[in-house]
Amino acid sequence: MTIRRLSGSLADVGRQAGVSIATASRVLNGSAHPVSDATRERVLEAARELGYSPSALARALVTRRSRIIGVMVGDIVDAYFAEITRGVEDVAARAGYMTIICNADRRTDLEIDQLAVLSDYQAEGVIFAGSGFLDDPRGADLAAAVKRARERDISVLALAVRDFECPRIVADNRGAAYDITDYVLSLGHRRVAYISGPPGLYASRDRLEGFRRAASDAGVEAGLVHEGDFSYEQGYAAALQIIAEADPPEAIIGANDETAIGALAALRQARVEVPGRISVAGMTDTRLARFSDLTTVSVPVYQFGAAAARRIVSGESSPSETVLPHRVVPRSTTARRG
Amino acid sequence: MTIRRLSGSLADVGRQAGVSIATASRVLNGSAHPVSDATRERVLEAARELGYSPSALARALVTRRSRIIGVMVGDIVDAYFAEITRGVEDVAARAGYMTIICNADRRTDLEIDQLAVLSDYQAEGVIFAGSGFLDDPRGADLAAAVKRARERDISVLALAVRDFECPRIVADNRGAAYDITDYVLSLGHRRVAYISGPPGLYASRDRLEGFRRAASDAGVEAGLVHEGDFSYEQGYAAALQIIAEADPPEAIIGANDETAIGALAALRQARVEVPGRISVAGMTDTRLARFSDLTTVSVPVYQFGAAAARRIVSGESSPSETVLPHRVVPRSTTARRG
DNA sequence: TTGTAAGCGTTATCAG
DNA sequence: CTGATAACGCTTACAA
Repeated sequence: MTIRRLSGSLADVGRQAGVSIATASRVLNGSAHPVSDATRERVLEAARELGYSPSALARALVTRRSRIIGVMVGDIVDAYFAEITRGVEDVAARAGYMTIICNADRRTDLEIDQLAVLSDYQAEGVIFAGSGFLDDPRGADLAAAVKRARERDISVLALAVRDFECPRIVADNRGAAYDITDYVLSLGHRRVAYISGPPGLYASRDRLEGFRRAASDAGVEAGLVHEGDFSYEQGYAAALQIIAEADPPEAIIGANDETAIGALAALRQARVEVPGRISVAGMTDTRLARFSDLTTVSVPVYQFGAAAARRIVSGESSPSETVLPHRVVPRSTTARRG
Repeated sequence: MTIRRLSGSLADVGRQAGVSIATASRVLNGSAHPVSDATRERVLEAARELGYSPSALARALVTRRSRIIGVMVGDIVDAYFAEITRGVEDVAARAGYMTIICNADRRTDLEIDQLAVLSDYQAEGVIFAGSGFLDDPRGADLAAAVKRARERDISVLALAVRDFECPRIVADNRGAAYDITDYVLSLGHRRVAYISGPPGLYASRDRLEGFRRAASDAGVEAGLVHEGDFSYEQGYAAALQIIAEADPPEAIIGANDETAIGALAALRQARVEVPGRISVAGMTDTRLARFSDLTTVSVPVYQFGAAAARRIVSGESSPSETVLPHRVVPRSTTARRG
């Protein structure tokens, strides 16, 4: 005798109710196929007695709908990605879907591997949360993998600029950077430094462009750029360097909140008053920013995830690009030039 | 004609290589069954040509090993849970497993639902990351659900105190709270306030006990307790209340880092010098704590996740309780009593 | 060393 | 309205 699943199978339910496996199936999944009320009741009763619960695996195999959504993030510990994931999971769970999380540490080769695994599980959708790289050596491979995945009917979505074909739900990075820079300049600051994101990332490039354009539109120096990598540590280090300069700037803008908070910490450590002496601003408005009361530009990160998940569970074919709005959020780390 | 998976099936590979589906299967999964080098080569070649990749679903169905790990967290945006999840995913991915994340917001009913879904997918393991509640009205239901899951051969692990039967990998909450309190007292402070975790949670109770015991062992007032809920906001609010008192304490300890950082923010906002006037300490040492340079007690959260995942992928039957060590991490938010 | 065939637990087609 | 039965794609005795 073979080992039986404790929860039983449709066969068990059918036997117990004295009906065929087909009939049992029909009442237990909301099939449109007609079933008499009497039989229905018996099947339901049998299922209850046996504590029956259908095998999602078997069902997925035959229906080709796995109810699995994959979300590819850089690092789930990063609040930016965590908030996206939360958005995904909230709508996924409500629809009975499972959310698989894959940390790729911004490495394209890992993304390729993880995408393969997700494909093997016939994930219904895969969400790429992070930005892509300019001139990515593995870019073509990833694009090919994505293409195959889509041909297999997996719906792929990107929440940032990516070098492969798929619908996107994105923020206007350039615009967001422009707006926060513009806001800082509107406070009367003329010399503002910028701590960039990781070189090569589209998101970094776009935000930097936004900063530069805002600066030059305002007729101020746009070259005070320090290279960062979205990390707290680089923000900290860059800020230290910045205040050591002969003629330090009046404001610092970080390419993301984490970097800006690193800068903030460095300034406080060095007893440089914020915003008294130097104003600081970040981007994306993650929880960290709220905690630090950091001026930033809010992009609806949670909504990115939720919207992407909604498209997947609803099976809608999406418009190729949706841009979600951002808005400047003034807080206590910036002040009018004293 | 029925729609074919683009990646093909074993049948396709077999046909292409001119061998049976069984042989193809044998070479394509590292089966011990002998296969001649010639055939093996042909199968491999065929698989390559067809871009074949096995269906994880079908495989899971027959082998009863889904290679799925579920992790039940309160909220993935909480750094504590995110770091655990990262630990899980790192070892899971290396072993070809997928990590499913379930946000339960500390609601037992949601945990029950999510566990059911995970069971339907025949998850190989489920990790409960968060603490349980004293006198949980749904506690018995969850315990029953866990029992059924385990009977179905799902290995359940808890990373905190839980009211159901299963192996645990935990920290010594009482000891950790005791040690950080003891450390703060060793700095010469005599009046120290405590901002607790959510009432009813085992973790809250244990940490509070640790605080109280350390206080009374040192012969100082152990009653300066303010109710919190592990949130930044409550830490902030409590700190405001604390400094408004007639005779404010010399130190504040938060039941977790987030609360402590909330308190920190309130103090800074109110221009109370930290640690000059009041020392502040937290617990668990999440990234937030490092960012804020907060004195805290480090518990190896990432390791919790990693260790749990390792047990699941290795299939080892675990010792019923493993306690991972903690250690006090002095940083800049505490100082010797001036 | 290779192949045949019986599942794994569903759904869905097609007859009754 | 109900029931066989053929998939879904794979693994694994059991034979050859």
